[in-house]
Amino acid sequence: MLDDRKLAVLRAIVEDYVSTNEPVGSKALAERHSLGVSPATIRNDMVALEEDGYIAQPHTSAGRIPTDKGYRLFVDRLSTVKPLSGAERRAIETFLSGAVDLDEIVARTVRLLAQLTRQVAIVQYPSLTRSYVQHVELVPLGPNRVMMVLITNTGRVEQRVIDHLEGVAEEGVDRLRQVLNQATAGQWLNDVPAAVADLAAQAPPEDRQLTASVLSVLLESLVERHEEKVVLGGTANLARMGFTAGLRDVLEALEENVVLIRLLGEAGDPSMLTVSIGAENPYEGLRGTSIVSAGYGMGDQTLAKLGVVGPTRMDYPGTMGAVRAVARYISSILAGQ
Amino acid sequence: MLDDRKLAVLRAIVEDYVSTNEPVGSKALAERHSLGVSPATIRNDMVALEEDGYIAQPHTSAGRIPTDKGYRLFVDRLSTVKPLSGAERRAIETFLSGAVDLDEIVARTVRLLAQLTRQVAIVQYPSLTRSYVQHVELVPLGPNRVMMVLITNTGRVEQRVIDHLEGVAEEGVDRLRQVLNQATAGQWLNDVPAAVADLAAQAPPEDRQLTASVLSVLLESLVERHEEKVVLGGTANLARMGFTAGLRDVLEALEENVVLIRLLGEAGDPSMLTVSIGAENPYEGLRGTSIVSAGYGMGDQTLAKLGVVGPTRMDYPGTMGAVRAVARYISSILAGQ
DNA sequence: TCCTGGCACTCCGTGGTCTTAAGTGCTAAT
DNA sequence: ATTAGCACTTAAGACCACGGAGTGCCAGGA
Repeated sequence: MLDDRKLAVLRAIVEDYVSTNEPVGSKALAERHSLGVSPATIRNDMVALEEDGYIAQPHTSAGRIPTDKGYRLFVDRLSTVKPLSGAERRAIETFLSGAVDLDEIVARTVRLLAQLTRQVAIVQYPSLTRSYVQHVELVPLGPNRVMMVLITNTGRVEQRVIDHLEGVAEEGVDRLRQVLNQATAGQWLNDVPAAVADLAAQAPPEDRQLTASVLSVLLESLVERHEEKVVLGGTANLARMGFTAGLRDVLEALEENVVLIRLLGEAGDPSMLTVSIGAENPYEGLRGTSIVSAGYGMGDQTLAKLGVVGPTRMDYPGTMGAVRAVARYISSILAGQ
Repeated sequence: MLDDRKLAVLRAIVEDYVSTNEPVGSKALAERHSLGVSPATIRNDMVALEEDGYIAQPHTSAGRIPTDKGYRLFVDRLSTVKPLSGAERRAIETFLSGAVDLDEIVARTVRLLAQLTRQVAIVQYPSLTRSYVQHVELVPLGPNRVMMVLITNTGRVEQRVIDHLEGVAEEGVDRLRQVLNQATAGQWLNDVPAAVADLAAQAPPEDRQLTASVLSVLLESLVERHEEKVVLGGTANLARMGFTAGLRDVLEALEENVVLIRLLGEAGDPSMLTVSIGAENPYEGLRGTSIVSAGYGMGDQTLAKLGVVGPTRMDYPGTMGAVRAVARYISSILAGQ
């Protein structure tokens, strides 16, 4: 049904349409690509492709443009991820070297991705649930306030203030800190609740109130922050890519962290690329956009995802190459430090 | 030169243009506002206003629109800040109550401002330099790594990892922690460098390397983070307000933190409003925008600024009211907790 | 059986002309 | 100092004609 030449035609249509942003006709196609056949033949193939829903024409007597289904086929079978150029590789290194903490790594990554792909970049913070406790610190802030700082092996820090305590004793805090670290250090965050379950009961009476308060805040910070943090960059690029209509909706969707996280999708293997095209993604406002995302992490463990969102009419091979390269590089940095 | 009626005409022009987004002509003006004179008279006043540069016409035979200078006069002399409605006040309270830490306060504030003004909101994190040290914590992360956490009275937390140390001893860290807190607790961040100047020299030989490393990182974190953190929200609103052209430039400018901070301007008294109109602000891409900003802080001390950016053609009284109200409310929250 | 050249048809975009509506500036009268 | 009246300007919309790009289809050729 779809012989090789039809596929070649589809590929050519996608490539031309992506670069010119105009419906592509049979004649132009025959000229620009060496398909070895006449425009008339191409036209015949086109009607076949159109019947199968891979391409469409905006109106009679216009050229064809790929449909979501067409892009899907292109991505799955007709294209290969384009490796980055040397200059681009160097750009990644210079851009990301010298980042001191996790915040800065994430911030730079988002800029880098946006610049590399000239699209909107999204980077998710490494997930809490996939990491383990490095250290829990308690800091007395005053007679009835204590600050809890949770540090994970991925370098992430969560802080909370516990308020309305009565009579916080320096020694009580010291005791609790020790007990807490003994119980949780090295534990996966998932396992922390179980690990601290009976600490409150075991605590000496004078520490009981403090212990209970701190534990409840600790547990809360584990659950609540499951709504994870995401950073966005390169929105200015939206304006470039003929996004005049519906831009409002896109911007709106991009402001919702929940949406962004769902867009990045379920975590797969690190550096495995996911592409979601047009209406495949679940949000109204993003009907005209595609998302290319990849996981990153430490070693073979996926901690979070990153990606870009651009128009369905995007340079998939190039974008996929950039996303994959950045994900890999970040993973190597995280593993290294 | 500018009698009362001419001012009234200017005010009417600004108000009409802001609400309709179309050049306003003499006839419409005479109908919609009860100025008590005929269109012809208004026309005469208009040429006077135009000669003085307060209004302009896009082309012959079009209505007039205010110039930057016209808006400036309007803001300075012809308008009063509009207090919020009861519903809006309630919205502020419900929106901001229940924020647990500084991050959340800032995040919610930015959303609130964007929603209230239907424009782009900017909120700056409370400045480091205006606060004092609450506590410095050191956490050994491994044989040659230590994490430093700096906590300020405004609830802000800065963390840094110090790497490539050799042979970190638990007791050394304990000693340094104690010394450090003794020297810095309660100090203004500005004064910290002086306060720790000779700690390294005084340290026992075995702690010297550690002390020096930690101090250098501490000082660095004070200086470097002077490029302060800013949060942005409501960019989707850009699309609504006829910003089709130049939107690219605006988005680009808004992505640069440095730009945002400079836009917010120098800190004045808390809750003092600053308005920067059109070409008054220093950035090319923001020629068509105005910025309304105010300081906020604890008591009468300004810790940071917040504001909104919208088209020069904006509802100044309403926007100013919202910005002022939010700034005050945040200040009261910060002072209270 | 598959490819190709030719041809009639469709539709969009462009540019021209015309008309209308809104608004101005000027002048003369109040 | 204000107003009414009038001639003038301009943008925006409607309409039309036309050229170009592209299509679908058919008949002839490898």
